[in-house]
Amino acid sequence: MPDARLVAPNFITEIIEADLESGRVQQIVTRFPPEPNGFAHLGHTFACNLNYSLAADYNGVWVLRMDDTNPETEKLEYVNAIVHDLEWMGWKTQVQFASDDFQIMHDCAVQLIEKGLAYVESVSAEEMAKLRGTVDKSGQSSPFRDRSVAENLDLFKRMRRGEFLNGKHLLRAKIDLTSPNMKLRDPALYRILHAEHYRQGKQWCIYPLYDYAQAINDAINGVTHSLCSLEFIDNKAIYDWVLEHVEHPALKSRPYQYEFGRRSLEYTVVSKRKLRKLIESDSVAGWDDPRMPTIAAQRRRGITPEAIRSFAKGIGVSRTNRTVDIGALEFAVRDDLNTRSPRVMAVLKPFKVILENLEAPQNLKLSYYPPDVINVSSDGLVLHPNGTRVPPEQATRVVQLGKEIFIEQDDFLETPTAGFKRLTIGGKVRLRGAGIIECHQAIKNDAGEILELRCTIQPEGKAAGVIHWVNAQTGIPFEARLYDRLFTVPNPEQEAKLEEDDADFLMYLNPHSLEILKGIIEPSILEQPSITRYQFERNGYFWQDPIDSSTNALVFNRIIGLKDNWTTAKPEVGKEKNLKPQIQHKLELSPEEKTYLEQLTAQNISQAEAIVLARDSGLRSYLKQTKNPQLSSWVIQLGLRDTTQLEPNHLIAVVELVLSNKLSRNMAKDILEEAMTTHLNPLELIQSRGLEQNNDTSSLEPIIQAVITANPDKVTAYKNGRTGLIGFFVGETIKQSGGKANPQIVQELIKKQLEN
RNA sequence: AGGGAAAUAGCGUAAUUGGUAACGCAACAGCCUUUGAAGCUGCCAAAUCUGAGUUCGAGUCUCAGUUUCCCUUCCA
Repeated sequence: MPDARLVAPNFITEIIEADLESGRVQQIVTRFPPEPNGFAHLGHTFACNLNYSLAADYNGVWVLRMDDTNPETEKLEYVNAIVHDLEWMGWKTQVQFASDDFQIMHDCAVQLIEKGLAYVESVSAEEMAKLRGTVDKSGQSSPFRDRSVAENLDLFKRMRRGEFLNGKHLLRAKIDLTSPNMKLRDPALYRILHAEHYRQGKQWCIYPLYDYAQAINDAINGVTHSLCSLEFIDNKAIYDWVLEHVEHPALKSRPYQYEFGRRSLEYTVVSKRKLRKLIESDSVAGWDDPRMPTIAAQRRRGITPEAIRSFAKGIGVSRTNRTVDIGALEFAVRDDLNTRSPRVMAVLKPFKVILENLEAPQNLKLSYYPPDVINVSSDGLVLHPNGTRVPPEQATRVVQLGKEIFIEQDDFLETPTAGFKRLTIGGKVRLRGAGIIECHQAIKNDAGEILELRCTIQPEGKAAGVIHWVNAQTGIPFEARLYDRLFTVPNPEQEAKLEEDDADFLMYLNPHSLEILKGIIEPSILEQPSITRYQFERNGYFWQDPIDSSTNALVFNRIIGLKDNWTTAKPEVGKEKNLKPQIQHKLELSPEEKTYLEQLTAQNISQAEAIVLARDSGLRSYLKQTKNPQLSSWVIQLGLRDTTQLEPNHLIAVVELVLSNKLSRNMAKDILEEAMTTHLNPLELIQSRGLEQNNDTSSLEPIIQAVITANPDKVTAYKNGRTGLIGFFVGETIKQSGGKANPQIVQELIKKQLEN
């Protein structure tokens, strides 16, 4: 494994490592199976990144497979877009197509029919839904469930030949109509659909459904670990069923499905339906509108694949659906851009300033990067707009200062507020890279609006702050598109659900998600590649819109603003945890169980244990045979139901050793568990291994002493009140004693030691 | 007569598998600063969903409960 892993350890890497170690697989194969019926978005990058990175981390193979089993919605256009987007993300591979394996899937279906495991259903869809039952009512079979194999074979052949209309028949797996898992109530395998497939043309008029296709395709692709989101967890049963009952030389692996929690992002929606609605309602300009969560949109906005990958990596993976703070994305984007974006000056809301004492224009040589960026560079070099890495002194451009300049409207206040660090009348401020200016007059029109500021400039001096500027003569006008969050609330979908009637998520659209400004920018940018991502100092990160911008009509997208600790409104007070009163409900026991419960508690057995015993006759009878109710916790924890697992005498004897301080409790548990699997005499095990507990203070003390002297920092921490560390000391001592030390004695000794 | 999954600082993820509750983001403070950015330093915050049990010791094991999410497409 490479030194820097792409995926932090998680529950999936744990499984993979176990499988690799046990030899279940030699090399892992993961896969990402998008359906080509829409554009890839941030949600996809999370899943794809996981699969890709896992394969990379474990030297495995990553497969990209188009899950194109539904000809009605899928298009070549989407295939191309998805592949293009994923390649842009840095995930490149030979693309596989589910539809290329239709023949294999068909043959396997025939096999299932032959085995009597699939049948042709012929009731209507509505009827079938009725027969399926509900979550708490079991399903019923239709009259067609018991058709003969021959008849099923014939019907399926005719389905394939195109003899029937859409929906007339359906191939179903014969599993279990009464299963509490709805997915297992004879799921559909194949449907009739007279539609042209974008890839297979009119070759097929029957198409496999998701559950069936997914399992077979994964096996064909040699997938070992098939990852999907949580909502498919019930489908796993079909997945396994299919793979257990189908045999075909093309099936290269026995894949297993594992589920991870989805990650949604605050202030966005990703469902295809909702994204389409945004476009149809003209809330955004299209799939690649930079406010959209699609990869195409993020790319157009100027966000880099590195930033998206770092974001995907940063949010990790777990078994819970989670909503991620938008700040996490924003951090990843800024963090990425900070070191790669040359700084230039652009004014978004121009405000005229006359430098009265400036005789002639001056050409200033300004650095593209501030010292901090240079300092954090690993190679001491910085990225020049021309794409090469150069020494910092070479990363400069020339900026002209003239008599007439523009500054940012917000950088001047006639009546300054407290803490204002910019230009005021009579105040001084530094013009970035040019000197100190002092304002002595504001020229107003009749309406009292300020037209321009009259200032004087001096090379050095004290100033309230630093502001950016652009020379009026040489500056170039441009259009600035300032993008902001698309919604006003973090969870527009959830909010919409809370509303009555047909209220929908569109009512939470942020009316200011796009602001268009006419700005002015220093001309140096014209000499550099148009794809350069810049930081406009004090304004944020920008780049030219790849579609709408041209040399004659510059359009810059704001990729993301700078973090602003000055103007941002203080965040709303922390959401309070709603602590609801917890009501303990009476648990339901049969009258018989209740009687047992009473008997057991009468024998001084705790409520929690008594419940277990009352409901488990095996445990109960075993405990009875030990003739000692005090052994209840041993019987329960070891799951002793049968004397063949462990002779009651052995249990009694071992516990006796524990009670007489001759064996530690943990050791006893380990030995008993071992005895249960090996059927060896636990007493002999203890004897032969010399596991008697060490209660001898004098032999324990040196070990304790060693542990204490080896960890002086922890000793002081303990003495400073971190008493939780007692566990560390006890654990270490026991470990070093080979597990034989009496923990109680050890703990007492350590406490005594540490408190002196 | 339902089945399944989950719950750890404001957010996200960890915790040597029963032995120090940690990291990143956010927030806050200080330093630094020719970007109110960045950088550096510090700080706050969890009775690990609740209650009980076992244990010298529980985020981790057992039991009971609570809350949230998923499943009744011939979509995926």
